[in-house]
Amino acid sequence: MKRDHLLATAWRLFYRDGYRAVGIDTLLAEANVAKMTLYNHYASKDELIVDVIKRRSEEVLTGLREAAEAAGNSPERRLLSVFDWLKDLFAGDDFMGCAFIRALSEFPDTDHPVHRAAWTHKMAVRNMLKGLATDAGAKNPGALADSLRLLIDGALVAAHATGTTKPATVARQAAASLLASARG
Amino acid sequence: MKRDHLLATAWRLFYRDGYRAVGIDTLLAEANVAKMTLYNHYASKDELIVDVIKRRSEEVLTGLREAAEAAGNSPERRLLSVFDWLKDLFAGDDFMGCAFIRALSEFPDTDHPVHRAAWTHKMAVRNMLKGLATDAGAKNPGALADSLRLLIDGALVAAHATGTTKPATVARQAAASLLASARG
DNA sequence: GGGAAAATAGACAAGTCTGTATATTTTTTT
DNA sequence: AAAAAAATATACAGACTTGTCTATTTTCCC
Repeated sequence: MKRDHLLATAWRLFYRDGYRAVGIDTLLAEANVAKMTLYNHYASKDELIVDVIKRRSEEVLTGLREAAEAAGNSPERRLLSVFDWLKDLFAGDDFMGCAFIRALSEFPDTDHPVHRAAWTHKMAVRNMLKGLATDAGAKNPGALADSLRLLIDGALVAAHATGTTKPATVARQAAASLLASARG
Repeated sequence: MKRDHLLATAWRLFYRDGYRAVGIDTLLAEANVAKMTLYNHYASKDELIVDVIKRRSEEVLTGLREAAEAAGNSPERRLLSVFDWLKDLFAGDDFMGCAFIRALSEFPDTDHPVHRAAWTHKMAVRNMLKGLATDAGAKNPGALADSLRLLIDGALVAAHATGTTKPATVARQAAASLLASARG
């Protein structure tokens, strides 16, 4: 109960200001939670961050699945629905970039648990893309998925810095072009 | 003199451990420079970071220009030389991701001077790409440049997390495919 | 060599950071 | 209603943070 509330507040502050920038005292005050409650659930701040990232990953993957669902039966449209989902994400006025890329950046050591958790999410997205690419008839679904992930991550960075949704449109068109080429 | 040495050390530590993670005391001790020397040149740590980023931007742009130069006269090969340069960057054993993307992430507020400086660099790269895309006969060079930048930034993120050069190869092939489509 | 500029050492302020310890109160479960 | 579990308040440790101040020394240029 308290834990969920703490996680929700942690997500909000970490995403707005940065994982390192937000101290636990600030976080606990904002969440109205005692310090020992935090350290009863997590051994360290890093563990809390990892949990925040895992939960956000679930949200994102669910959102992507729903977007594909809503796109209907056309495999091509299902694949491109990822970029429509991105556009909606970018349009949110609280959008501050990709929480996972920011985690990779704030914890640049690739052995760090936070870095690994963030990359685990990116791998999960790639696997989903590979499935969609397979359904869409790509000759080499893995290769297409890899390419599409580059477009997505690039768009996330550009949308953060510019505050516009345009990178989603750019990425969508590039993705459509790559898909056409990948089907021969 | 001292300033250049300070900047070199700052770059090394910031890039290895993160802009926020490295305190100025650590930095000054490593560079063997007195604190007042730092604050005589810069009003704040943020200003130092901005200068580090500007200098790194010069290095990168010069490197990209040289790579295009070395690629010869074929406009297509000149455009794709960007991805060969990327592959060499990824192959370096001190590669820790993109210093600019990491700056955008560590300073997520888009109004922050460090964030702006990092994005200024990304815009400069885009302009260079647009020139190369024009030479390569793209119908809409600006649009192709936008797409290529997504591939590049995505590759930078993936190469950081995986520690491999593969994202450069993936991006290069996708770029070649997009270029072919963009020439009709 | 003399004068200006740059760099130095070292203490200091005032705040922040994560994590621990203790003792008490609230909530839940049986 | 009693026992168990969860959450609380508060203080504390010890280290780290950026930036300022003063006085001294070194370096550079003419």
